Amino acid sequence: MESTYDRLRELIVSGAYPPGQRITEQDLCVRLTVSRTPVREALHRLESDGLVRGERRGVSIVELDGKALADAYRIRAALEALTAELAAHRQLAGELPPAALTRLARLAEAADQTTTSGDLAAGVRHNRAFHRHVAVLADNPQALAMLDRIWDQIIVSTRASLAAPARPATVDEEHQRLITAISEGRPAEAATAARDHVLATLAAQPDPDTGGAP
Amino acid sequence: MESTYDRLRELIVSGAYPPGQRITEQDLCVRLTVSRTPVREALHRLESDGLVRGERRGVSIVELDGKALADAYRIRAALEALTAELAAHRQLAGELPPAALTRLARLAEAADQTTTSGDLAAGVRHNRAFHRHVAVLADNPQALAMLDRIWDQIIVSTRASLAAPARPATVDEEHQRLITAISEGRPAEAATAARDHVLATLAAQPDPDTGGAP
DNA sequence: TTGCGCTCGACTGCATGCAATGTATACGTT
DNA sequence: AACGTATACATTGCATGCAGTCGAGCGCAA
Repeated sequence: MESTYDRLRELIVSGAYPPGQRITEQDLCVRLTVSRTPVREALHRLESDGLVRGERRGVSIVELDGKALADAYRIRAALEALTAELAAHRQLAGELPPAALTRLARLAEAADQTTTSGDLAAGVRHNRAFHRHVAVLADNPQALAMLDRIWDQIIVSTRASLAAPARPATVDEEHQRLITAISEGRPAEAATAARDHVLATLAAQPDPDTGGAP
Repeated sequence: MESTYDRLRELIVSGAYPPGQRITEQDLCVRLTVSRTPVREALHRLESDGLVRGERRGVSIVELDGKALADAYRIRAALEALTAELAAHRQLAGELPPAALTRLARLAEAADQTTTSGDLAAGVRHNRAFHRHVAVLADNPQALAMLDRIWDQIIVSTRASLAAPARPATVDEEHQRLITAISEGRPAEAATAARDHVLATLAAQPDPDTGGAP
């Protein structure tokens, strides 16, 4: 059985409620056909997750502005650099089964193919699956959980401006560089590759506004 | 008014419930003199925070084992490297008021003095305040929030083995190196100093067991 | 005595009802 | 006509009651 929290989270992440949307508990009760108690609980947990924000009246889907989005990407870069480094280190220690690496390559290929073919939603999904698998290889469950949260936040806030990446070839190139660094057990290079890749993605955001004052 | 979630969190972080302790909602109801509804909600949020863990029956305070503790420290190292780098970068851009830096130095001194004088609890508190201020200077609220969560987890799981640091002088030396790197606007050095400092703290843990199998 | 099954109890999850609070609107006053 | 105030409504937070579920302890049989 799926919890109300999971269902609501899925709704938000999948874009059923656009960022900035104001929601009341009552609305969700009829939408999910449950009582207010589990809805209340779910909303508060999602607030801890940074997906919704408590307003004076009700809650609203968080929309990260330019600065907050840049902050999130920098965190993601730091964490993915860590997971990539750990994954490469495990490879160096001979702790990674070969199947895990071939799977990584397959995920990268799937991400590249779908993106190139124009299926943006599937491209994002496969891209995330690729990055997520790196974190799985790192064998650090807490880092994986944190990255999942950050990814959800970013997905919600960038869905509206989801456009065809102007540089699919570059993205795949960066993925390959990361795969190679991990496969050949070079932690430092893996970390750098992951960090640079994420920061490049940030730089490619349509409305950076990475500056300061509003 | 303080929410039940905040009160319960404070109880756990302050060590009122030792790690591994089994708790039922009913117990907390009488302890906090509230109904089960807010208690339930608080427990689930704390589970998201990684402070409690849902058991088959009730919940228990999480106790990170050697591997999980090492994982947490590595995440902390990565995030603190990021915040230190950002803080140094802001200093380079002239965005840091001088008062912020003097405050940083004062916090480091307080941490050093209390630790050296043998007041372990106060030492931990001041030490955390010092590190937290670096994250504040970084001006990345999400990173600050993540670090707060990690710190709470680490505090709960290391309270039992809280012993006098065998190397107070080294700790202060590392703090000074970090302060200098930030004050003089050297992001790369600040990042390295922060990372090394945290990883050194990990290495100083009494029961590392950073290896693999149990 | 030991192993298995059953029944009782405890605990969690959800729905509903009530009280408190803040907001928006409408009315009266200046 | 504009502003201040009061009232009514919407909405949140909490307490309580009920049903379902899982575990523990006890009894019975081999």
